Amino acid sequence: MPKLWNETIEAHRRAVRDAILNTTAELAAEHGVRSVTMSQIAEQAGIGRATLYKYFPDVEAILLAWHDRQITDHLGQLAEVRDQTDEAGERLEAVLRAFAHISRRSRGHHGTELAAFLHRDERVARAQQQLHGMIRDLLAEGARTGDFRGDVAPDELATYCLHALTGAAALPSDAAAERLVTVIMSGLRDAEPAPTGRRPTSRHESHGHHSSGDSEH
Amino acid sequence: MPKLWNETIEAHRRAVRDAILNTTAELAAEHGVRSVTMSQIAEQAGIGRATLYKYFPDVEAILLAWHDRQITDHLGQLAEVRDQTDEAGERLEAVLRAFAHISRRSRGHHGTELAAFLHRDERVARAQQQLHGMIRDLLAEGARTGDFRGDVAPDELATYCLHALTGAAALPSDAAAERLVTVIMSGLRDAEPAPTGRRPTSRHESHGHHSSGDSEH
DNA sequence: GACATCGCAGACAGTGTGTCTCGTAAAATT
DNA sequence: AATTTTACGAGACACACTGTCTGCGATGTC
Repeated sequence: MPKLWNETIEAHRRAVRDAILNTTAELAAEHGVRSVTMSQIAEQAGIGRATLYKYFPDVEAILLAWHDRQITDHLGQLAEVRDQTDEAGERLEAVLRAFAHISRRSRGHHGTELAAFLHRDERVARAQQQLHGMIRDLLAEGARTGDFRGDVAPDELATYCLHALTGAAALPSDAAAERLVTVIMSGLRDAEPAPTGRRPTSRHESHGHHSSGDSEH
Repeated sequence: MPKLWNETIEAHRRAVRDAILNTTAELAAEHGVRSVTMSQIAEQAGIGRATLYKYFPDVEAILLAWHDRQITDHLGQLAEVRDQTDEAGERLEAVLRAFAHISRRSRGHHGTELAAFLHRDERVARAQQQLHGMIRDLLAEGARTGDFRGDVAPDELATYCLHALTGAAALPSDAAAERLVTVIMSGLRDAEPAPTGRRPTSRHESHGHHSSGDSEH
């Protein structure tokens, strides 16, 4: 409920905007994304329908804006966690752990699921790529120092991490999320027991880094 | 376009039903799940709008039916792959690899994403649990023989596998998908280099199996 | 050939959409 | 304190989609 006439005008608009986003997310989580209507949102948020159209052109835009807000918040939290240590391995593990718990907390609010639903939008794709980039850079640094495997490109490993971490939403406890991070980290380390070896003998067809554009289809 | 009056009547109904599912999936992938309407589907499928209502009550039901068909097909393929070997480790790897390629092929059709969007429906949840069960059983057997880690419950490891594998849809090539399976398998094996050890000394707080319901929040 | 089904087209009320106007109340400006 | 700017809510409007029903023709089954 946006209190009528907040102190300053800009603060008021921001409060209304946030209220719209929150109520929309609630309605989407409750009755399904497809059934959310502008009329519902306006009524539930306690504002006029015409007023709602002065904030957002349609439901899709509101869902996008909600997602943007989520991603921005999460990125900030993760960056903060990352900058609390220096070593690449520790940094990555801390970030993965934080993301696992974020995934867990935002379950039920259709956190990642809504993102998947909106995935055809390029803005959402770019938002996810920011996360991807953060993880990838940590992985690349860890690969140079030998902490992580070098037979798979950091790009692909980052994809692996992010998708595997979304599974945290389905886990029953925080302790299970911790175990998930452990398992994921196991996949990231060198398969060969060569703690100091820079380039372990790859066991398969792969050699060096693969970034993209090999045998397709 | 379902040819008017197929040979037998039941075959015709099935053909029409499939055509409806296909065109709905196309429309959803093209213009977004929210914008798909019964009118569009009927027109695109080349059938009357009233006729469409004799097959499905609303768009949601069509999307659910489409998802059911996908899951059924995939489960069949995976079971077939699984039954071509005997040893647990090989079985799991074969299944994971097959699922990775399925994920890759069904990208762009909003394969997994649509499933996530529909996730609040219990039928979808149960469908995913069938997959989950198949993986979990293979993991449990592999854990008994010492092929896989025993410090994390097969249930949680199965969650890890399934979510990590959905990342295959974002990978650029089949070869990358193969590498992804390799990485995932690394996470599944024992962390300690104890190839014959049945119960390796777990390095953390965990001991034995965790299935669910430990320290929450 | 008689009957049951299926399909399409059209009509119908109900509801959400997107846009507009108008009157009002609060904020910012002077 | 008076004035202007800004935002709000209510109502009206044409348009589109929905869900249901009717009538008529075509096809498969008995």
